[in-house]
Amino acid sequence: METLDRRVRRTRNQLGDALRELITEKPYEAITIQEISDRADVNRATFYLHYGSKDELLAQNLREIFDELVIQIEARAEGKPPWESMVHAQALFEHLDEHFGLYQAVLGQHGVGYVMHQILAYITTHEERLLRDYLGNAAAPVIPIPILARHVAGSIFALASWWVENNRPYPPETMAHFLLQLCYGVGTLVTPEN
Amino acid sequence: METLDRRVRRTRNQLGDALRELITEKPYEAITIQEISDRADVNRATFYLHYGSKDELLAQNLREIFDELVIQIEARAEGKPPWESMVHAQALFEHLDEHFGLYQAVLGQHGVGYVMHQILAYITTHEERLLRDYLGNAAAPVIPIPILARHVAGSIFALASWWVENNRPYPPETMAHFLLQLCYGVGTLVTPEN
DNA sequence: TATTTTATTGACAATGTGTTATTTAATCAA
DNA sequence: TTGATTAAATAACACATTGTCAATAAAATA
Repeated sequence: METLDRRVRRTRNQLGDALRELITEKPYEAITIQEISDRADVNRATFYLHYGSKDELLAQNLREIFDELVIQIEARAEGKPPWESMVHAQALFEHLDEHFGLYQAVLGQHGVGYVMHQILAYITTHEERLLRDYLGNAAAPVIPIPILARHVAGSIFALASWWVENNRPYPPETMAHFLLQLCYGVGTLVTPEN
Repeated sequence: METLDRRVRRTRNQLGDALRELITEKPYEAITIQEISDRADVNRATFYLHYGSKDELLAQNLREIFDELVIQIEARAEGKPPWESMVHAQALFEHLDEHFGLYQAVLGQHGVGYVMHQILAYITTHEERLLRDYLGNAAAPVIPIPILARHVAGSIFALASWWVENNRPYPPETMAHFLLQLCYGVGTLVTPEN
């Protein structure tokens, strides 16, 4: 699977680099395949040899850096319940920090709708799995798990985009602290005292 | 300001109707000005007599229905603190219900990035104002107000889009109940016991 | 009814898309 | 290192969409 022609790797890397560069300079919507190809120093027809569209190129790039994050998280979290593990959240904000320009582009003012949607959906699925794992077969919560998961995902998404958009006003550790405080900190959220 | 030529009102209404129709049939990105004009039974050049772009037409339509919501909320809420007022949240979900197709289009799988961003930003501002009003000059909260506001806004946004995307699985009252439970229900959120 | 405003029509250049056939160049395996 | 294979460059193509414009027809208002 990794036995690709050196030229292919080169071209794809150049195209990815070009997109990641351009996306920090102008809204994603305004970027043309011609521009990406020019910046990558590759013929436009060559682009179509590798990707069917701009979206496909972006999707692959996002998938790659997303995989990095998942590995980071899995490496750090050791089966702790989510409300005890600071590391999930911290890894997230360090990840955002590392790919700052890219996330600013896809989550910010000229954000990419389907990417926002996908990210929110992904976090929701992730949180739902965590919640099911750790709530397990305890008494059914007052609030349905899918809604609980979506609530947490919404908060994560919102704080993440806020942080990126406002030029990282707090360090990742602090943001992680806020996030856990808000979503799990009070402890009663999962089984409300009402 | 409301003294517009009858033809102008007619044309703009037709264009708005056409867009709202089309947006339920295909992704917003895929809709052309030609299509909107055809559906509105108006010449394409006429479109440009009223709007500079597709986005401008959408923006105006959203602003109009958004104003409806604000009026609804203000009419119902009587200075109650946000965590006591069920009506804010309920008005929101009834509003989503009323303009279901439109919100499905702008918040869903093929959502419109800048609209999502704007909505989240708007809710954040709204929540921040509410929080400042009602927390007032009490002791400074552990979590900065902008972050608190963004957290609540994120939850509202996430539950709203989830509800629309999943074809309104609960009635508006129930969703409002969940939302208030999650964001204000436990009461300790504003001044965590930690 | 006369005047003003709006809408229609058909055309235009400009830009971007997606594809193709041909030529040139790089890579890989023997 | 050579020869076969694969990829990239090039130039051209039809097509769609955009934004604009001038001339004409139609409608509304005073």
